[in-house]
Amino acid sequence: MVEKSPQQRYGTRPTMKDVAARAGVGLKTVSRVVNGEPGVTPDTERRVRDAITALGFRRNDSARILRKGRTASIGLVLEDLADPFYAPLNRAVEEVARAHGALLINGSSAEDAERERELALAFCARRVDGLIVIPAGSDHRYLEPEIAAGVATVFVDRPAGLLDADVVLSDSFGGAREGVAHLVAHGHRRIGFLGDQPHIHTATERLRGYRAAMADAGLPVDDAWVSLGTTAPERVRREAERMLGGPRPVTALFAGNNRVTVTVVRVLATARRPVALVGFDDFELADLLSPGVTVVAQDAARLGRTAAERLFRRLDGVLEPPRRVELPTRLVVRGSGELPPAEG
Amino acid sequence: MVEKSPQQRYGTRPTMKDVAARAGVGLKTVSRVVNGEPGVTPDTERRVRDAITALGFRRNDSARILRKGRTASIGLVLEDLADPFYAPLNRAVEEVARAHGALLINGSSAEDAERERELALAFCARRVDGLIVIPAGSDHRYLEPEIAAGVATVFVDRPAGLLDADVVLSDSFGGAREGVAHLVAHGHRRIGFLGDQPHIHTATERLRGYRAAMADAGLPVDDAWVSLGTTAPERVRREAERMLGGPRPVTALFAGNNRVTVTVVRVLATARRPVALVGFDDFELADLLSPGVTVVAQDAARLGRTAAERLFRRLDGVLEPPRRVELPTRLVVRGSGELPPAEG
DNA sequence: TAGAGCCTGGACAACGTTGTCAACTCTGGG
DNA sequence: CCCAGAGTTGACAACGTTGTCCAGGCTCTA
Repeated sequence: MVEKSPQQRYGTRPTMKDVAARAGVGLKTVSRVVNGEPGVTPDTERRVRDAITALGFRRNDSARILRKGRTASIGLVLEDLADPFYAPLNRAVEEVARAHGALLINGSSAEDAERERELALAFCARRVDGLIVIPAGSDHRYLEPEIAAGVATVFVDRPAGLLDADVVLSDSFGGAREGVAHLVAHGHRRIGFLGDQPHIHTATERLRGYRAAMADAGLPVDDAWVSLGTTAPERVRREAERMLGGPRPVTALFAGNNRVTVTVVRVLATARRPVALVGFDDFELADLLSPGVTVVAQDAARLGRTAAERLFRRLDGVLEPPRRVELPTRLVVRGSGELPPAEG
Repeated sequence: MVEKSPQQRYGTRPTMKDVAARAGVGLKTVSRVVNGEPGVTPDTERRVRDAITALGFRRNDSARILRKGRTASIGLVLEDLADPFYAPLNRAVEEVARAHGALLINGSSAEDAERERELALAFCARRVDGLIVIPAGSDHRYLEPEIAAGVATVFVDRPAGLLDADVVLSDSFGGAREGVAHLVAHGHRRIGFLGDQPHIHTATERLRGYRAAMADAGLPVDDAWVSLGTTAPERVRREAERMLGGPRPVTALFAGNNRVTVTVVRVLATARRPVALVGFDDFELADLLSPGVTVVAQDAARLGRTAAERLFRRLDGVLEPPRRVELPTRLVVRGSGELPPAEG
């Protein structure tokens, strides 16, 4: 079906001009057919369509975008495309975008502020209509010119730094507080907290929730029971083993996110005595482990959907001050949080 | 830092022309500064940079792409952004693209041929330099004009339909054969096969591997032991329960992919007697279940990396006939496949 | 001091599309 | 038979960038 005339070099695409020439019509008529605009006789349309098929023409969206100004695409900067927590968020954003006829461009910041910036600005150079960002950095003023220029921007999972913008997050503080309270309710007094790096908003919020729950119960918190840092398995393992050893070992652990929880589960699988565990974030198969892992679940897909919907409402021209939306978490009780503290 | 002159309406971006006017230089000089081209005195450069900052200018990549022809971006069509099997593949492709200075655009086909087509063609309209596709449909001739026009195209995980193109896959046949042989070696004679839909290449390949292993051992295969269809939990559960019941129940199951395996694990968790299981695809925490789930592991990240590298080699101008790369699988023994057949 | 050669800067066209607007054809009524 | 009006069609400019090419000013040498 696709002809290759000698003069049409490999790698050179036919344009509307070529189609017009072949169909014996004007350039604008081709444009009309391609865009389904009215005012073309069926006969002409057929001739144009034949030429399009014969030449293998496809409209060049770059030119179209340049002319029209809108790209019908949005950008999503997240931490890691492969993280099972962000994957559903990503997919949810994609679905909302699709429903609005927009394409999604995304990228992983790898928890690196500079890389987040590069990605976000690259998306802006592509003239995305809107931007959804899961912040890695703590200063987002670099986006000010973009926002001023009309790029709708919504932050998810963590608030923007030094910038007043829409944000959608989970109730990290409340969720952690509830999770830790659950451990307290089952008799635990020495509870460890293993969280993500301290510059990450959710990490400190969850730590705050932990401290609040301990304070609520009138329990002291030993510095040795708290550890923030990377979620690298080696570090988490080392810290967990430290908290579980020594003269005053913890009898329960609260894990600050899904990555940490998984590593802690592995550590506990080889522990001498049962240790209670509650983790932030739900994960697949948590119910099939023995005991099932009690978690503070947040709905990642809903986070993504909410953020994307907010973005498109902005794109539809809704003008209102930036809003902070906080979604509730849900304690899912499965057994690991109900273990009583071993005598120590 | 960003000035808003009255005539600069909200939503209107400054262009190089504006920057040039403000800096009191020519248009091309701005272009030179923005692109780091030589031939600009330090003083002029500084004036231009000041103007850029003051106006909040950002180059419009659509115009740039239109002019240059290359977009420095590639498209990835996969089945589901949120599928834990494809997520690492996605990430691996992203990393390779990043290393080559390219942006990644991706989308979920949701296992729908029409949607796959829409996405792939939308990417082509955006003039991606290359395309990586995990096929959902079985006829990819619609890509012929694009390939002829120079869009490098590599298929992953499943071969293209009716099109001669590069493809990178796992050894589904060999992997399944090895997995089923493992069950046979542990004394199983009645082994069930639960796989994905029959129009999916990997599903039938794995079934073929199952039949080969059974034939190798001289074992008959009862039609009732084989079930292909959607990976929806309800269907898998129903079929698994059917195979486990009746007068001649299976004593072991081979699960055709990660989604199926997970559902089967849930079914077996409530089974009256132990049933052996081997699954295709590794998954997180498989080792922590009891018993640990023996799997035929494939390296999704390596699939993605290999495909992306092949793509960029094509983009670098390597001309050679399309190649089929088959990556080996690895049997990971964890216990669930070693259960002996219960007396029945 | 004049000429050659280099360095810097800018005018202009082109990329492929769409919006504007004017011109053309055809129909039907007066 | 002519004209109004509706329905088609196409010429042209513009979107913002980059490649080409030329002009002007400078330095260096003879």
